[in-house]
Amino acid sequence: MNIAISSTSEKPIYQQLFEQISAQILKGELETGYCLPPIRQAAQELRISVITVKKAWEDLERRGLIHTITGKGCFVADLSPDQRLQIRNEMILKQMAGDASYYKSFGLTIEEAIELLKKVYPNE
Amino acid sequence: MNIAISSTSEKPIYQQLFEQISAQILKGELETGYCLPPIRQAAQELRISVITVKKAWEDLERRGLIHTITGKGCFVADLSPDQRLQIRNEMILKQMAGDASYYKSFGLTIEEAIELLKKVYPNE
Amino acid sequence: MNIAISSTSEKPIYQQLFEQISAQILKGELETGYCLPPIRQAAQELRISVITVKKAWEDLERRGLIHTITGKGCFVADLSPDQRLQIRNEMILKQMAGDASYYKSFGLTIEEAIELLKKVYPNE
Amino acid sequence: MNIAISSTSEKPIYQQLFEQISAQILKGELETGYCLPPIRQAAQELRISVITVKKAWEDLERRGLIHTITGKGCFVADLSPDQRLQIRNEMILKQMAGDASYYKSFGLTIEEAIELLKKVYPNE
DNA sequence: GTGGTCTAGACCACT
DNA sequence: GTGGTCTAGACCACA
Repeated sequence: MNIAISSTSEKPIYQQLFEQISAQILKGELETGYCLPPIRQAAQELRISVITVKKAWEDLERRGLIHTITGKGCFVADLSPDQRLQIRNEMILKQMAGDASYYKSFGLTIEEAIELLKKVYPNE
Repeated sequence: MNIAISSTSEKPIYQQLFEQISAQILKGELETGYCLPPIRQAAQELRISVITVKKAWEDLERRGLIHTITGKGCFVADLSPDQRLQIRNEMILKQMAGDASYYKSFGLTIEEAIELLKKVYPNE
Repeated sequence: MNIAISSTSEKPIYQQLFEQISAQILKGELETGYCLPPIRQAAQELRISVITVKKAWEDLERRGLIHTITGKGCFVADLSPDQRLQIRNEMILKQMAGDASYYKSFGLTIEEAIELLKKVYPNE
Repeated sequence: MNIAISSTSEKPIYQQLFEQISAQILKGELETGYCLPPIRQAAQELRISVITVKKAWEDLERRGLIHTITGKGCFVADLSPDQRLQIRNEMILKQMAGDASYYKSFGLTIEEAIELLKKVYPNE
């Protein structure tokens, strides 16, 4: 687990968790069958509440990225690279559609939006 | 006033108001000196609480987009096209920085991000 | 009448009027017996409401700086230079006491306060 | 919390709160990371409305003096003594500029103003 | 338990 | 009739 939680961020902690783990799974960094740490351990390591971890894990399961086996733990789901790519694009596009319409509402052309996006895009 | 409030949106109502009116001012649709509707009237038209409208108006004033004269009303601030453009870009960049880091966390390169953005960008 | 009204100031207009005319009387710029313009005329010249002017005139009379003769107009009161100085100091000290306790509450020593006051004091 | 609210003061309650807590933070009386009382508790202790407290807290956060973590509480921000001094001077100077121009409008020279300020400045 | 949002409604200052 | 302040009280998201 390589997670960075920011308590000052405006994003809820459970969502930060969800997004970071989703990203790691969809990028293939966490392999199929990999066992996530038990929620109590994760909570302790990240110094957050068990409830918060649980909520993130539930969201991951709902999205089909992990599956829980009661009494055993939570495992990364068996997804082909194609499936991973598809889910990733679904998640990104859903977010991006909202972002784009926001930019548009301020009168930005697609060219202006690209221009600004290049400015702020994080480097490798 | 040409405002669309969505009560199902995840965004708070006052923020929707703020964003839509900001956009209209920064696009020049609302001219310098234009008098916004009184908060009570706006509240009635939009069927929301006076306080919610007031909160949006306060944010607009704090951002320098309008100025309030007690007993008279709220007026669109005197901004040059350059100033409007600058404020617009500040607001957009702040939002876009968060968006971009989200895309990046899923492994998107800037090129991929631009590609997808073109796909979802609302037409003229 | 040499008055500058700012509608963007946070100070109420009637108070701006009161302060500026008080200052002119107490500095001796408006001499004893000088006849203030009728409220309707003043309101028209300054482009403010008659009620607002009336309120300022009332405050001036209450403070003993002018006296109204019904049907004739408002006249600068008969004050000796000493009296003017005394009233000025009363007004200034009352204001300054509040200001000073504010500075003090932020931990400023008198020396620091003087230092900063020199920085911001308007030039001749 | 060591706060004194005056309901007879001309200053709004939320502003009194803001000023007193700002002062305490900037003087270093409230240390970095100190957890302010929950708004509901503060409201009860001070016998004012929750909303009034919240408004003061929001202003503090906007000024960078505290940061709010939803579900946890509001904490004094991490500021170096230098930063505290700078913010203090910014706040004081902003206030003092208005005060000074008031004194000036009554014909006080900077020397006279300093003289009077010494007279009224609260003792240690 | 925390803060975040929204509501209805009152009273006051200013114009 | 304008905005400014304050009130009591509700419901929700988050931890």
